[in-house]
Amino acid sequence: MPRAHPLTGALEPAGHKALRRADLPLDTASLARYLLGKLVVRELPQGLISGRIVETDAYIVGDAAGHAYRGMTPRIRSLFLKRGHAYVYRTYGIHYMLNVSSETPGVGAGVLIRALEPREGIHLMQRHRRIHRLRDLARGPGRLAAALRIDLRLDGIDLCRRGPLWLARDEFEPAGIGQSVRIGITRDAERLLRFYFVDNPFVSGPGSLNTVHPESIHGAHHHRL
DNA sequence: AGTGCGATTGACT
DNA sequence: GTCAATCGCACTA
Repeated sequence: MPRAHPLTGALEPAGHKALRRADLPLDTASLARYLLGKLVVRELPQGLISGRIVETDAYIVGDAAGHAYRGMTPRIRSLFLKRGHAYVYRTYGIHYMLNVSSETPGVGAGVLIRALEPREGIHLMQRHRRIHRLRDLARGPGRLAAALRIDLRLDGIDLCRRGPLWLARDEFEPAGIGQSVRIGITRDAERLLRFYFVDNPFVSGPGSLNTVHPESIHGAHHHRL
């Protein structure tokens, strides 16, 4: 049965359970894979938005593509929090990116959430994005953040606790998980640290990346993760 | 104190 | 396919 939203009284579907931090893998690449199929939940005064994670990028320890590669700076402090916290930053002066911190406290690493399959609050996402097409609402990290109205105010919040932004479990049918190089980076670009649901239309990136190539899987044995 | 640039997107040729 | 938008940060000096 629906229950009332604590702020607005708007009806909100019951049943979402926050992820337990103890269940989150410590290892960044494992966390990236683990987060596939989980829900991102956004609570706004206007209502609740949720979507299923279908694509993630891992930015692991010692990763030259990771923001923490050269140590701690004020902007990236959230990356060093206990796993399961939000690291939100802005890129190109325009777009916000949502990451989940990983590893143990004091270690700067995390997982970029790259795409969602919209579930709830689709009309709100359409309003925020000013487009209608379901497939494009949260396909890509910048679009995702825009659809959920994610900005720097959410940087550092605990995603394992109900609040304005949090992560929830979801009963989902096991789907094929693909692995590929990450999108939009130059350093350490050969590492296979992008994870996605194969044949899921809400995944971003060129189609060529989203097919499981046997040679890529073979290549995984030759590339460090 | 000055500056180059980015974990992207959307518009346009 | 190309390219501008847009700005705070991190790096150099």
